[in-house]
Amino acid sequence: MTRQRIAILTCLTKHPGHYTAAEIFALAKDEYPALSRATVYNTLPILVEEGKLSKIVSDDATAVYDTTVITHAHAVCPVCGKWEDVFVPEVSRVIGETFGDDVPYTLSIQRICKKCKK
Amino acid sequence: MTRQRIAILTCLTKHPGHYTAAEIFALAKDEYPALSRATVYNTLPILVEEGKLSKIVSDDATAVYDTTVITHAHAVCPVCGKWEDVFVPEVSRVIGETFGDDVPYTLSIQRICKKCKK
DNA sequence: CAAAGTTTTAGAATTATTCTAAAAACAGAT
DNA sequence: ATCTGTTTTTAGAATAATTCTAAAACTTTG
Repeated sequence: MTRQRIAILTCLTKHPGHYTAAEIFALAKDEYPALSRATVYNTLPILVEEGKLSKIVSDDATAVYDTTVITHAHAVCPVCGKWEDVFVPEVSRVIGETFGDDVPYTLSIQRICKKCKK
Repeated sequence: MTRQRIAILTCLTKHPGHYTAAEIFALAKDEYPALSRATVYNTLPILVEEGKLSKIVSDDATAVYDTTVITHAHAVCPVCGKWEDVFVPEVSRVIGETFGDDVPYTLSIQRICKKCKK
């Protein structure tokens, strides 16, 4: 465990949510200003491997990291791009029954968020 | 309708499947050798808009175009990256009931393909 | 605290995609 | 078929996200 990795984990614990690598770099720099971009890119896949983050990919093909690691679905706003976690046991159940339990899947629905609806 | 667009559509009709922009460029060049890369990148979103292709995004964040346009799920092989179409009415039904009919969604499961299983 | 291994770093390199502005092709009216 | 205005294509430059590189800085172990 290095200072850099601790900085990345700390800032994500402080601000749970959905972030691109660039956003995590910006957040973590507040914790550890000398941090290099390459370290963020090196570290993120390691944290995913360790089960401390999950990686999701948006419809416009940018990678986003999610501090919620248990399997769940997402609602993505087609207007502002905001991600929201969505938990629908019924969907998990059907996917489990159809493909086998513990088969990893990603599900995202497109839904305009509250803010953009106004 | 230009010769270039016809070339792109023709090669995709001849070889239905799942392709990156680079792969479509290579295929379409056989139909129309003077084709430019930029034309492929211009044309693909238009074909998606027209409902002639659908766009999906892999877990490693590369865009892939699918000649099957009706809403369906995908099985992606984590070993070789191959895409397969998967139709599971039960899943569509639950998603429809939960989020409303006609809400667009993308669902992909990770499953090792037949070839890689051996 | 010294050796061995791992991680970090800045910057260069790579890759996929978008942008640019000029040339070519197209469609509709003559 | 020809003119005219609009759309599309093109090559190459520009951009953005990510990966690579090899040296320096850490960590860990003995």
